[in-house]
Amino acid sequence: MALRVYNTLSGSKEEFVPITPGKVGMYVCGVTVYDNCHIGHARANVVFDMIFRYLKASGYDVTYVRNYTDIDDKIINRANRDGVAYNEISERFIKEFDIDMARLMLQLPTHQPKATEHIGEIIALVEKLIEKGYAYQSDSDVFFRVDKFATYLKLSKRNLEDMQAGARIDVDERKEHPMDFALWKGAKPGEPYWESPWGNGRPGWHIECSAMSMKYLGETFDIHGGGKDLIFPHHENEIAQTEAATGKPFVKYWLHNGFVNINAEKMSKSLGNFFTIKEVLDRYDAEVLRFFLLSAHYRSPIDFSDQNLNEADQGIERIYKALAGIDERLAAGCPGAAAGEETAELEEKLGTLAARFAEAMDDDFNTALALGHLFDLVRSVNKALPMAGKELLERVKAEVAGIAKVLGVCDTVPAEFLKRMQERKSSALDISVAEIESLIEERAAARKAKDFKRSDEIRDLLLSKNIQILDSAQGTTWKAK
RNA sequence: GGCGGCGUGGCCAAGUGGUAAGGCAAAGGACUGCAAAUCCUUUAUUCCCCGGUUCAAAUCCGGGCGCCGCCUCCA
Repeated sequence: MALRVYNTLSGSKEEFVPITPGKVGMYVCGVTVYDNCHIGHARANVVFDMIFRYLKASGYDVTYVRNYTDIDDKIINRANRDGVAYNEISERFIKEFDIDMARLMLQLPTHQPKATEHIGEIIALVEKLIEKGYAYQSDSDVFFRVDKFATYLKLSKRNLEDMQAGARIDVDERKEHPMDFALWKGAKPGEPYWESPWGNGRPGWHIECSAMSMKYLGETFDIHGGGKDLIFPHHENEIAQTEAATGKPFVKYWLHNGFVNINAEKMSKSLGNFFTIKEVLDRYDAEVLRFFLLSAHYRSPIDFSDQNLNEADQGIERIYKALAGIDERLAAGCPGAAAGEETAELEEKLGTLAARFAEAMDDDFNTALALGHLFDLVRSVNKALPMAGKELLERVKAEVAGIAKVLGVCDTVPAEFLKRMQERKSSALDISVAEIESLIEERAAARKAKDFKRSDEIRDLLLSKNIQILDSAQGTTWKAK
């Protein structure tokens, strides 16, 4: 039972063998901080958070680095538009990013470096590339010489000729080859800049990741991740720069997550069909969103829609209801505990859960299958609950907690989660709690008087307002649907 | 045009050679004054289509159709 991961570089699943036994170095491309993040960013970050958690749970000592790209054309454009300094924009959206990630229950990476705090390392790397003949200055820009790097495009598996045939970009006369890319960009008047041997300027987009990943993880490290859209050009260029400079392999395993789609089309800024994390969290619980994102394999596209989010909501509530049932029974002292067919089934499911979970996760982080196993357990729990004893229920809780910690879902106290969902749904009702409760009292009186016509009228009236009546031996409660 | 991916029940989604997980939804039953929740049962002889390989294919090979992504910044 060993972890296998899909490596974009080889195009196949490979056994995960870290460079240094017991340790993992992982770098994930963060965001360019020029605006609020959308659900696509949420997916990438949740996915790699899950991977980070699972590697740790598997016993690895993980160094996880996720950068902030805090200097870039988009940041400058936004700053000009808003009439503020570039760093006002970057600092603001770093804060917003941190808030969003915290709401999505992400664990903090080991390091979160910023490009602007590594200008020295970037300049040194560019100088080394010039020295080795892999880069050249042209005006106040520095470009990477792609045809000098023999294995260029090995990650995206293309060739230079085809790329140029399909190229839609204007040819820059200052480049030796149309595909050469910028390592350093000279500053135009009014732009932010740092001093360099090539004049005042700023780093190109790709070089920062090479400089920062090497600084924190060494010249060769285990895992580099990001969205599929970064394969070309970003990751391809990172490989070229870094391997040209060091002469060593850059990264052992390249992992890429699939897109979030809207109506089967990629969510993106340019298409304008995106939802920000903040917008979505106004309408859905963060844990529901996380659950939704983990309900498909991380490499598959996932379709964002109200229906799919509502299904995720129903699904996670099913799990929490079972867990809440366990807590209630434990609090009541497990009356009438007895072994039977049902508890035997639960024992059996429980005994294999950890192994089935590990097997799913070891197969390229198959969270969809892992969640399936959790639902499987839930069914057995519900069945056995009326007769289950304390020891068995405590074990269920412990096993589920272990899984919840890795996935970052179902990790809340069940009663609190369900209450939170109720509050969220209740706040959307167009009827006050006082009105609901008075109607319920009236219904109780009608029921007592066997006036079922009236009691049913009240129930249907409430139902029409999305309120479900729940009768039990302890009395009547209600919930928002 | 080049490269890559996908097509599994009403919907979502696992499953890469051994005879279709799981969730949502729906229907019937138990429970209930009636409901809801929960439990039980049912819902793909079949995995886009057509060929082929094999004792055996959703899974491999060939062809076709459809959808998507990358090739420009993008998670």
